Amino acid sequence: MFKKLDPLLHSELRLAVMSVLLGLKDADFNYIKEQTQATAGNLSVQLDKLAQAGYISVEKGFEGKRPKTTCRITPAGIQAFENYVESLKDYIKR
Amino acid sequence: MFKKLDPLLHSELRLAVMSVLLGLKDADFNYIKEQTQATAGNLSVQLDKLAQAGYISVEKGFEGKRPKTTCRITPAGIQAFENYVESLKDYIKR
DNA sequence: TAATTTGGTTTATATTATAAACTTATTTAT
DNA sequence: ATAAATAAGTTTATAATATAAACCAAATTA
Repeated sequence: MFKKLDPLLHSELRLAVMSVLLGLKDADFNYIKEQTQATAGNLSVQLDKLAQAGYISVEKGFEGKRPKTTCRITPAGIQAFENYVESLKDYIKR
Repeated sequence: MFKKLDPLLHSELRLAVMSVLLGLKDADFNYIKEQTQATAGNLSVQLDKLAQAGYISVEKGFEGKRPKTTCRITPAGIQAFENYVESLKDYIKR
């Protein structure tokens, strides 16, 4: 009846991050931070979890002399997101 | 951008409970337990939280000599559910 | 009358989310 | 030149949540 919801995506901030990344080729740490209104600490932790799961890739580089972290959703991430949305329908269909 | 998701509803089991109750006039503890595949302990706790929030009403009575707990979604619960679904759209629109 | 089942509740534990504190390097001001 | 402020994160400590295991009381069955 109710499909299990992927616990990695069933989190307000991680879902928002995925939502931001879905629309874009990539996005840097601070852009995601602004869009999601997250604190840096929380965002850092949640990005790690998404990266561990292989749902996003995280590239740490530099822009000029400043560090710059760029994130990108992976094919596995897109698939997981789609599965999550599909599962959610069991719960919210009227 | 991303509306805050009601933390009471952003829970797999509580959302499933609300989903079950939305379709029905009322439902007893064990019916909800079957539908959601929850353990009794977990269900008991989550029903309490939904009742505390005023999203459901819980009536403890008897059927013959056996205790029987009947739950019903309240108007506030219906409204909260609808708001939750509306907020979710920010996150899952493609 | 002893064991089992029903219908739950309470409590303990594991997991998660979050913010606060911290680190390292870079600018800016003095 | 150096002190203060800012940027870009990370680590750690705490609070909140979810969950299952243990428990309880009454009823039923063996």
